[in-house]
Amino acid sequence: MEEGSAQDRLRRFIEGGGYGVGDRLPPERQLIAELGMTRTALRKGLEALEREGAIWRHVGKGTFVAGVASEVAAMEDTGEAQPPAIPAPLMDLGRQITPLRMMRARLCIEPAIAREAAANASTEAITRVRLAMERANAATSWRDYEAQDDLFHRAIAEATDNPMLLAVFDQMNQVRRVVIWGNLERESARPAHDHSSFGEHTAVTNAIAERNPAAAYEEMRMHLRSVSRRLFDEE
Amino acid sequence: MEEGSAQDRLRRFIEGGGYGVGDRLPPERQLIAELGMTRTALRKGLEALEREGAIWRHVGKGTFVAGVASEVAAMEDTGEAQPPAIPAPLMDLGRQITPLRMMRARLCIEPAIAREAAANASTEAITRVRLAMERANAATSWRDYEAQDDLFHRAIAEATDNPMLLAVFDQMNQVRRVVIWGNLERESARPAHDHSSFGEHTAVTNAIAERNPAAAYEEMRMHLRSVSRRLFDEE
DNA sequence: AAATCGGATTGGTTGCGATTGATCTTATGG
DNA sequence: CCATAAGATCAATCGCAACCAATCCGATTT
Repeated sequence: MEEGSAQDRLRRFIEGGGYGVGDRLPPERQLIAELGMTRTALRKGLEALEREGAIWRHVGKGTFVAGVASEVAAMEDTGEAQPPAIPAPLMDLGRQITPLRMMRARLCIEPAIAREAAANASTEAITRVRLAMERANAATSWRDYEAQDDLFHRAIAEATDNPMLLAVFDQMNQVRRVVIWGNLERESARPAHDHSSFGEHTAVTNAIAERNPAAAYEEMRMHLRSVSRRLFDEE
Repeated sequence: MEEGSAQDRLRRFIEGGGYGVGDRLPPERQLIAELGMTRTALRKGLEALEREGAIWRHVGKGTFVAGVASEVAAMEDTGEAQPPAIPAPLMDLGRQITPLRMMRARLCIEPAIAREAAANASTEAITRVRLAMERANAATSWRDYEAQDDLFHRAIAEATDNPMLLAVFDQMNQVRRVVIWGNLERESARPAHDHSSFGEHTAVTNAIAERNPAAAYEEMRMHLRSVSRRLFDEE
């Protein structure tokens, strides 16, 4: 029979088998038959190949031949196995930015926007903010809440009466949608958003309505920190 | 046969299928036949597209490609939320924004960025900030100073180690170049920028180098207020 | 003409079984 | 005693199908 280490035989099998980047290899239980080796030996070889970045494996999906290193990282993040191929300009940003960085950016910008809103909001703008808040609080599904929450924050950006700040907010928001939220969230298991957001939204809205910039800043910061806590630590 | 992830194939189908904003896509059960993919895979792609705001779906209605026009209609019909508008062309923004609003926006954002920079700057980043500061201080002509000052502020945005914040800064900076500066303007041969900026730049840089976020915030705010005062005479 | 009802359509959700990599247990041999 | 082989088991994923809920459309009724 053929000779060489398990790793070598595997490598020959892959390179000589016409497998290209992204292709899926036969499952382990089939490979041990084709290569005539034991499963432990096979897996030892696979582990070696995985360490050097030649392949990529995942439970329930299979074993895939990997491409460049960066590609591999991207795959691991998204759980998807494909090249980027996103046309839009901001999309690239979305792939570069980690959820944590996104959150830091929001914590950096949005409280300042809330303060500016409190300083400059017209009474109509305040009404719109309050309306958006009520819609967010009235949301039934998680998806709906997410969307309404977006609109609430945007209403605040509008209330600054400053198109530049609104544009900044929109840019950030658009990138946020593309950010790969990795493992966090999306389990859709209704965190029952315990209405801690409810109170926070009201606090922010009231601070703006009372034209209290410092309070608006602080309440928005609290709200975002609470969101951040829900996303990251806490389990 | 076609390749790529479900999301990519879907995107190609929409963009290459002559679907315009607001158009309705075929129902899922038909799409899986046309695209030859599983419903699970299809829905996975649809979810991704929805999250980045490319489409919009609703039970009993169907799946629609998103856009500004359909947004309003959808909003009126269902009262539900939809992806907010795509960032407006920067040129138009430049015409809408008054110099005063631009300045307020800078005062709103840049101190926060400076604070974030102080908290996150690597030693290399600090070096680059210091270098940019020295170049700005060494500028001889007003034009040169303006350009170097831009780079100084951008170096700070870079020092945040957050691509999102850098993108926000760039966007704002881009608009700033287009803003009509009306009367208050540059030709005024800026009398040797009295070196008040010199001290301010140094103060900001030092605060960042000392990793003192609060000081960085305050110094940057002072600097911008000083710039503002010079522009508008009086605040 | 307006209101109401029922079926058809459509996105959303759930449960089951199969596949597959990961891990544990047991047996074998040196 | 240790390493390996062999098998069982676990956990993640996927495909499939049925079912649910919102919507739409047309017929029927009033």
